[in-house]
Amino acid sequence: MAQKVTRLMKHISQRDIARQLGVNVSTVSRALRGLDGVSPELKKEIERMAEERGYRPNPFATSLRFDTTHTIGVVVPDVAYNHNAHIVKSIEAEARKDGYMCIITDSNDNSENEADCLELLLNMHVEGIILCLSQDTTDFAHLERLKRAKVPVVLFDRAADIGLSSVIINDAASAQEATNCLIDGGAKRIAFLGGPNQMRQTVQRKHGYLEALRERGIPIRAELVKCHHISFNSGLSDTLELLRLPEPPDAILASHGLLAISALQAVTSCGLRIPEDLAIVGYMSDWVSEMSHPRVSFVKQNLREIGVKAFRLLLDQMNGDDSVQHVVVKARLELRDSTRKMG
Amino acid sequence: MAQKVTRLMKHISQRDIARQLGVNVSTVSRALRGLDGVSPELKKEIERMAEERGYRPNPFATSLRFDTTHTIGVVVPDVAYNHNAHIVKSIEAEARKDGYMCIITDSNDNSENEADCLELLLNMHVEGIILCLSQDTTDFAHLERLKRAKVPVVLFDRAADIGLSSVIINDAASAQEATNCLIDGGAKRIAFLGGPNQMRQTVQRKHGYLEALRERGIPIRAELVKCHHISFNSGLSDTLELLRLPEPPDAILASHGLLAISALQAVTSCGLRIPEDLAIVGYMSDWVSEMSHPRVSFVKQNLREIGVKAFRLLLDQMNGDDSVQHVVVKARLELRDSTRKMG
DNA sequence: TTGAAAGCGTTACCAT
DNA sequence: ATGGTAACGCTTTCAA
Repeated sequence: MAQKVTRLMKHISQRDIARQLGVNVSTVSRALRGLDGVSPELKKEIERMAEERGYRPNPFATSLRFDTTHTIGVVVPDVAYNHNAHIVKSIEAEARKDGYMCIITDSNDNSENEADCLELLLNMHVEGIILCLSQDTTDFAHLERLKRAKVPVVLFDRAADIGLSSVIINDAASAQEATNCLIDGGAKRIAFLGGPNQMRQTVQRKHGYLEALRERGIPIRAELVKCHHISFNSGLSDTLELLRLPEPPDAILASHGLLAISALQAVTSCGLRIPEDLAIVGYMSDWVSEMSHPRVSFVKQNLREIGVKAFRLLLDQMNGDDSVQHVVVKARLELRDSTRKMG
Repeated sequence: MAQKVTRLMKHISQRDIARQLGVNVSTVSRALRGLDGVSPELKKEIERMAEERGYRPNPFATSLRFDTTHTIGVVVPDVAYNHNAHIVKSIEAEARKDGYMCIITDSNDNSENEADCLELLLNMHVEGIILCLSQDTTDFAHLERLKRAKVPVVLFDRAADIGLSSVIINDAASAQEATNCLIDGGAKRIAFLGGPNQMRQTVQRKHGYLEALRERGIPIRAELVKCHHISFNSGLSDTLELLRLPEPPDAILASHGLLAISALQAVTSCGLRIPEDLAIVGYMSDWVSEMSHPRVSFVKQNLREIGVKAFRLLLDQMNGDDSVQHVVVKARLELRDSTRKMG
């Protein structure tokens, strides 16, 4: 069998050019980088030949030489989830401006995979890592290791108190604002859908929710708080359970897009009118809210800015800044059709 | 100013281990790869030290040695678009199984950026490239260059007749099936929303649409065919124009998810009932259809399979197979609530 | 202006 | 069983 007969066109090197022109590699190297010490004519000739033979500097040789890779790693729970896709896109664009390539990896929102992704990225000798924790991460050993190895790391969206820089939104305040809005709309029994309780993000958002209830003198009902796995099915069953309560909620705050969408569907399937019978506010992206019916009032996050800030923070660290910084990108409530007006 | 004072922990090399143990590098190399020619005790010691000091083989050294990078490049019009995000995710998962990393780049659906992306990837010495053409690509010079340089390439979704392997869906047949469904529902004036006419994908889908009309003896009306830029706004204005016609359409086939969503919105905003006054079928992903209201009947594409097949095809080429192959992943109509029933 | 050589981390080959 | 060394592509330093 013909195996690897048709070898791909071999990459051409400076040495090849040098040989063919009967000069030294170092001369070629200088010429190609526009350093002086090369006669104009020779320079022209070298450049012409490089162009002609399609010479491209081998980035691996330079990486080896300088122990630098111009590469960063990104770990997200699910690249196909709209929210993450936008952040990844913005990280990439920002990184490109500074000559960095991104290796995107997907943890499938699972802690073990997350550790694998990090392993992979370290093996690639990436210069830094931007990561969004998976929802079931409770053991941070893999991140502690990064910290010890002084690998620059920036967390986004889902942070944790482990001394790593982060970019998050104002979780508590935005949840409080959202809850207040529901109260203003006349809601008396507001349910909260969240992720696992180990997630700081969930805790923060729930905190904002509880604060609003407390301030406005609305009794807190444990049975209205559902913090489980973040998934469509989980949101669906949690919401159905809520609706089956003797005293069902008249509003829902969903702290994740998936939960908001599944709640919307569950409520609709029960024949309840939104927002008349039940109001909803969710954390989701503009686009998804726009698509939903009725359009869900949502906490609007500046995804582009989250990505940009995360990369900037990482870049600082890669340049030797070892301070731990926490950036908060303010998110604000956007009213659509799933909430009742004041009064 | 303290600049790069805190250097990142230097990567440790085989040589470091060798020095510290007073042995030769080649011995360390053998030990670490489990080759024989190393005494069990020494091997243990070397492994222990490697573990302890966090040794990781430098992939750039091996790349340099073997002129291989274990890296492929992917170019998509928009990573944040649900459809693409899923394909990218599946390419990545498949590539990972074979030890390949992916460099994802985003052309912003623009031909010039597309060329830049390719340039970038070639500079990285990727071993192969999977690409979805941007909608305005009419000049294929950048792809011809790849072909000449014998860089393995696989196109997906949007292909072109330029002798490159591809993975696409059965565009014409699926459009014909969709159109037939609309006709079965009683539609007499079916509009077609497509991308630019240079796109083979648009041409194919339009062909299927026209074939259905012809076969069923429905007159073809030029004013009902709108093939412009693919974007939300363009879909919106095209649809509004259609609705303002003296004889507006009673059905729309949208050949792209964005166009389908914008059409849905335009139609709804005009107070028309779907599907009673106007039926819609669109090319979109399950998830988006599920979210839409009413849920849009759609052409269901197996995104995972598209990604997997694309990578498999690329792998073949990277292994020396230089045959040009065209894979068709069958898509089928899924009925939801935006179409009328038979009769 | 140009050339020669060392070095980055790894592996393969030959020698001991 | 172990050591020595050349080679991969590139840059840098020193010498001519």
